[in-house]
Amino acid sequence: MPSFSIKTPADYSLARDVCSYGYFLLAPNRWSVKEQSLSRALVLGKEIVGVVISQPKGRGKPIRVGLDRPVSAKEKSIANDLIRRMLRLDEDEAHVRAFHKVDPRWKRTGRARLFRSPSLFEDVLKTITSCNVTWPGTVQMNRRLCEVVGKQSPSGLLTFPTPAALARTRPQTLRSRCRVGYRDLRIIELARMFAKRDPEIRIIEDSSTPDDLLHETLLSLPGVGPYAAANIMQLLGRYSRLPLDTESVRHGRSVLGYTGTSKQIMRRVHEHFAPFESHAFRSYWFEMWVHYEKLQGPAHTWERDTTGTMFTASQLKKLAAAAGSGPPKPHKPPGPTPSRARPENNVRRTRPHRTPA
DNA sequence: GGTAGACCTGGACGC
DNA sequence: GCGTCCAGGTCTACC
Repeated sequence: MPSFSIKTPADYSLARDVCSYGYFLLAPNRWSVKEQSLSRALVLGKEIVGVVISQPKGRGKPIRVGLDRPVSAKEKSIANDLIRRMLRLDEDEAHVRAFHKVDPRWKRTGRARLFRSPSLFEDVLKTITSCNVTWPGTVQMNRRLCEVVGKQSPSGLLTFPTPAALARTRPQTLRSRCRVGYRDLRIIELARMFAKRDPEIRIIEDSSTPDDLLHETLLSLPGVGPYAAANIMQLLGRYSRLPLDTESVRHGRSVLGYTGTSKQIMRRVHEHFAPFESHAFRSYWFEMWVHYEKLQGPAHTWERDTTGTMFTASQLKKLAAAAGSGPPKPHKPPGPTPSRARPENNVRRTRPHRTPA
C-alpha cells in the first residue's frame, strides 16, 4: 500500500488530538480503537483516495498516511494539506503555547488541538446536522449523507459529499433517504453557496476577516444561528466565542454547580470562561471533554456505533448517577489568575450571546 | 428587543 | 409493539 508521512510537533499525539472533538465519531471518519488509526476517503480534485492515518507509539513521531491507490505528486500535496487541516497541524505552534500559558491545566497532557474536517464545507454541514437533534441523530444524518451522496474510494471508504454533489441533490432525497428533516433546503442552499463560492463564503474563508464580521456573516447563512456561528468560528480557529447550548447548561449545573434558569446558567458559563479571552472555547471544551471521559472512559476507546451514540441527555444523566457524582458541587477550575490572563485595564468582553430559550 | 411556537427525527417511557 | 412525550437550535411572526 502506498504511503507518505507527515512531520508533527514534539508533543503530538494522534489518539489524543483526533479524539478531541465529537466529529471524529461522524462519518465518513472512522476511528479504529484497535488500531488507534483514523480512516476515511478524501476528495482530491476530481479523484478519490482512501486514507488510513496512524502514528507509531510515542508522542511527536511522524504520522503515517496509508493510501488505497497510488497518487500523483499533486494529489499527495492536496491530501497532505487536507490531513494537516483535520489534525490542526496547520495551526501555529505559538497559539498552542499561548493557550497553555493562559490555561495551564492542559499543559501537562498537551491538549490544545481540536479535531475538525478536511474542508470548511464539511465542518459547516456537521454543525448544521448537530443542531436541534440529539447526538445519535447527528451520527445517523452524517452516515446517510455519506452513503447516499458521498463517493467511494477503491477500498470502499466513503467521502463526505462535495458542495456540487449536494447542490444537485433533491430536497426529497435528503429528507427521505438521509433523514435530515427540515434541514433539507438549508443544506442545499448552503451547498449552492459553497459551490458558487458566494461572497459570504469568501469572507468566511478569509483568515484576515475580523471576528465580528466573521460572526455576522456566519449568522447570515441558512440554518446558522448563534450556536452554530460560534461553533464554526472555533472550527476556523477563532476560539473567543462559546457555542452555548443545552450541554453548556448541563455542564454549568453539574460541574460548575450553578443554579437558576437555563438562561441564567448560560450567562454564568459565558462569564466563567470570558477571562480566557481568545482561548475561551478551548478551556470550555476541554473541561467538558474531560467530564465526558470521566463518564465514558478515554475518548480514544470510544466506538462510533456504541459509545459514540451514548451521548443522549438521559444516558449522560444515568452515567453521572452511576459515577456517583451526586449533587452538584461548586467547582472553580484552576483557570488563569485574573491578573495575568485578563488585566483589569485590558478587559475585552465578548459580545453577549443570544441564547436559546 | 424579547418571546412563543413550528420545524423533524429518534430515543425514552408507559401501557 | 404501539402510542405519546420529549430533546434539540433556528426561524418567523407577533407583541
